[in-house]
Amino acid sequence: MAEVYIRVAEEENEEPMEIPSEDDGTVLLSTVAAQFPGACGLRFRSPVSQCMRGVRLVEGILHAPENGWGNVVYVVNYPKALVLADIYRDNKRKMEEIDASSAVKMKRGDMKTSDLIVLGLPWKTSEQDLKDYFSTFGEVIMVQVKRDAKTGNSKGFGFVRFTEYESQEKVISQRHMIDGRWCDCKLPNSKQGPDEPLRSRKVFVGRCTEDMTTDDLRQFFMQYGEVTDVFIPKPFRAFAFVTFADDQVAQGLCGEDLIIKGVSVHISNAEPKHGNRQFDRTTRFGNGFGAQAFGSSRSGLGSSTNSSLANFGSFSLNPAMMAAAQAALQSSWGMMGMLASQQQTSTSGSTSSGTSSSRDQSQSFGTGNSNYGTSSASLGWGTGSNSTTSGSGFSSGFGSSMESKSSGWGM
DNA sequence: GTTGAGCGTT
Repeated sequence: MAEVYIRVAEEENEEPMEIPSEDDGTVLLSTVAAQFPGACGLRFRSPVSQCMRGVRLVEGILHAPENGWGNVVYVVNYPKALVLADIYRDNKRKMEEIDASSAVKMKRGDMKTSDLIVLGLPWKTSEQDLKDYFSTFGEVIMVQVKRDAKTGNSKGFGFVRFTEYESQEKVISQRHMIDGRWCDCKLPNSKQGPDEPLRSRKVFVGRCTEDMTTDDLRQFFMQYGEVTDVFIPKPFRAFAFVTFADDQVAQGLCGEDLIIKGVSVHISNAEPKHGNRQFDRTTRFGNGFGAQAFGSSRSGLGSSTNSSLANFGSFSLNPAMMAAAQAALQSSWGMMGMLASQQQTSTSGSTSSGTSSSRDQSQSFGTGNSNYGTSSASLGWGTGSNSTTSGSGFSSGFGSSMESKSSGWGM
């Protein structure tokens, strides 16, 4: 099949972006997510029924509708938690106006940019290369490649800083193919203040099998919320770490047994890394609410989504609703129910793909993507219709902080 | 086989 593109937009009436399909005519969720970070599926308006329809998603692979992809514009689905975060962010100002002196402090990480560390650079990558690459995300005000003082050889990492916070967020939220290697951009340790009793955005994934790649995990967990990092120790040790953009997503999964590639893995809290033990974890519960967990309202984070932005663009909250939103936000998942009533559902899923995380010192062509078998008849994992984590309610919900996208805590 | 790399000479 020749090069085929499908048209995808964040909202129905927005200008679509063309996204490439695979040779077999499918489209990878990861390809969509590369352009729309956090995406967990696609939907489209059926020309026949005029209803929105979900695109079938199995193991991270989006399958064309019966008559092919056609010319329709596909709309991106986002996990509910992300939508919530967006509402939260978009209305922050309004909320502050309405409730300037509320005890409920909207402590968001500050919106100032900071240097980002770029890990995994090819030895040959120069400052100019970095600047050229990152300029596609926004105005770059600084780049550095760290080198050995004597030899002048690159140490394989560097720094970049953007003018716009939005650029920074986008860059942190995805991986980067730079000169043939996958690189990660993160807030450097030096910027991750020990302040903020943040709930962890990272979970420990136990009972992993050796055939689970970082991409498998990324694509599987993507259905619950934006995944910002996946780490699999090498050599194989039967566990992994998955970090989400939103701590509530991470906390909501703790205690769950999820099926990945037919294997039951166990999700639990990630312990602070040695040397990163900023402060005792127990302090997190010393806030009066205890770890009790508010109602495990389960609005099935699992199966996912809605048209988020589309719906909310014209959906301005009045003061009463804002108050309700604040209350709901405070109790973690409480608001999910509210949102659920406004949204349509679609499919969700999980999946696989090549590329492995770590950096083998031989810097040959570590190019990531090898193809992966779209063949497997996968009724197995992830979902489709069997609402994923089915039986599992989300417990979680610690009372205090409304913080949601944490600034640091570098576990 | 259930707790992880790499982090900034000036």
